[in-house]
Amino acid sequence: MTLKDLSNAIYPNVNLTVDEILKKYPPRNLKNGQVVTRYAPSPTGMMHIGNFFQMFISYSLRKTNGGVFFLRVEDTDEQRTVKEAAQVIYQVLDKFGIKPDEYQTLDGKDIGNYGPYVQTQRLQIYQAFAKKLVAEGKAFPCFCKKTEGKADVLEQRKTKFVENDEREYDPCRDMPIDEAIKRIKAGEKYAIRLKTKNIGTERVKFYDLIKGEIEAKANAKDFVLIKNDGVPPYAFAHAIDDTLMGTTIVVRGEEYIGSTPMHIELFEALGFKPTIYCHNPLIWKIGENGNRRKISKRYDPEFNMQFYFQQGYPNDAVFEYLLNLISSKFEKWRFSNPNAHWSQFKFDINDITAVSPVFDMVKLNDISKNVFAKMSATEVYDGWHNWAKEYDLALAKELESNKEKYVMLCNIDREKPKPRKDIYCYGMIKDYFDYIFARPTTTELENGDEEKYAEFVKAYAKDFKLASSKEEWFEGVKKVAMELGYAVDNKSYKENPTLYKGNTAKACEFLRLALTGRKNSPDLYEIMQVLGESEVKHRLDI
RNA sequence: GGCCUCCUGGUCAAUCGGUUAAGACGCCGCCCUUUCACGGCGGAAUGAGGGGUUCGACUCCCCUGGAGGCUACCA
Repeated sequence: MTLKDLSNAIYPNVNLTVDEILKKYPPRNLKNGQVVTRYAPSPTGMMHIGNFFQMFISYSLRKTNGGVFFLRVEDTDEQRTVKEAAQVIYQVLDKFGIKPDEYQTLDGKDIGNYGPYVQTQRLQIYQAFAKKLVAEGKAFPCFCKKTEGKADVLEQRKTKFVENDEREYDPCRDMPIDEAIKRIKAGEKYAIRLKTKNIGTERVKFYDLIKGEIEAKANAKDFVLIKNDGVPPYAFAHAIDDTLMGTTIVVRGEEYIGSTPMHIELFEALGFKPTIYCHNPLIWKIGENGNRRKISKRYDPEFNMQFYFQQGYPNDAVFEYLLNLISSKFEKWRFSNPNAHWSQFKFDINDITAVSPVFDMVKLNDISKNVFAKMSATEVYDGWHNWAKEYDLALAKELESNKEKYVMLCNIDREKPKPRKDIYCYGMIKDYFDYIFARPTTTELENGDEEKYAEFVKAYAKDFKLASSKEEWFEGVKKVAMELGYAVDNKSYKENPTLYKGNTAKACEFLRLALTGRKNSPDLYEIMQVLGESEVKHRLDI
């Protein structure tokens, strides 16, 4: 019995040979400097900010000079894979306008020549490579019981290295070929493990685009290539897929740095050229106790990308914020190109920060305010309306039936050289302008001002007419104020405040309180225009 | 236990051996504005600690500390 016999006994239904496979995946035709990147999510039912961050790095790298960005679904973990979860990923990408060059459609059609782009549809390929490795004596079948959960591993670790034994050889690696074949034929389940060629003293070097050169202990473990259900874990699928699919830069989370030596030995065993890695940092949060912690599903709504849709953040704001985290050069670029679209920013791999950033909502909001400030009134209206159609149907209807009014509302302090910066997501607009939708029931009137307030509102209501210009409106406020004994001239008011009931600012405050219930609102004249004469009269109790 | 990564203001961060250690957000103050804002100007606030190397260290080296990751038939 030979290794060839053993190899034949394994996965007898796999007829594809490695040579045939390699023919099907010819090297890509790339021009100088073009890169192939990919986004390879596990369909767990959600796309979170960390995934998205990584996807965006990958996507941006491709963008610089052509090349290919593809999507590969890594559904090899039965436990974690959620049915229909790929939909969520597609949906998020679609909403953000990210289009992979190659992917598999939801109804199973592969777009691109290097598919299938879903890993569970590639099992024959993985198994064919496994057979080859077994034939070459670089891998072997393992009949051991599966290690269950992490508890076992932790237990092992206590004793594992006491003798300074750096190797972790699997007992099955030296099983006689005859016995292995017999057990396979008998129907025993088996995994395939790599037969590491290392003894634990070797070192490896690899280059990471973000961290630079990294040197580490080489792998000396007979790790699993194919699980006993015939499905490969991450490492084997990664080595094969990213080679066959011609990925030139593998962007993945920095949690993979530690297992890269394993991947390197695997590439070598398979006879593949090693790839270039780009291990991106993770995103953090400041916890309630002031400590850093990983951003989490449970405590941080902004973890899930759906959050940004639900709140109604413009896509551009999210992208600009992420760009801000990815590259420190972006902000500088934004400053010198205030009106350019973010996609014109030249993304350089060398600028990617190596440090895990802390997510800062306040900064996101600031960036988003700037995005809104550049929009026209109709753009804001349309975005708001589209958002409402999905998340607030009643509001959507209201916006439709009074379009002119709401475009006017969206235009307050907008479409001018220095627009107001207040709105940062569509979801906040309704609350922000709640007094537009209904007469306020409470006011922020200060204690002690009640009489003056009532007096002013009454006087203002007396000859009220909706002004047709801001100047006219302001003159109107001043006139009423003056007649009641308010200061017309701010200087004299400041010199002798006790001589007056207040200044024009105070008068405006009263008017604002009457109409909006607040001491703080956008331009009152414009708000009155939006409310319209009859509604203003109503609020002045005319 | 072993291996690896990271460490400049509250946050994002520039510097790639020589600077009064940029800039942005946030915070505070002032100015502009006789509405709310926008805006303008200014301020407080940073090299984890300790050793080296060097004329000179945030930058290079070592140690300590802190944070995180990997060490699964998870990714």
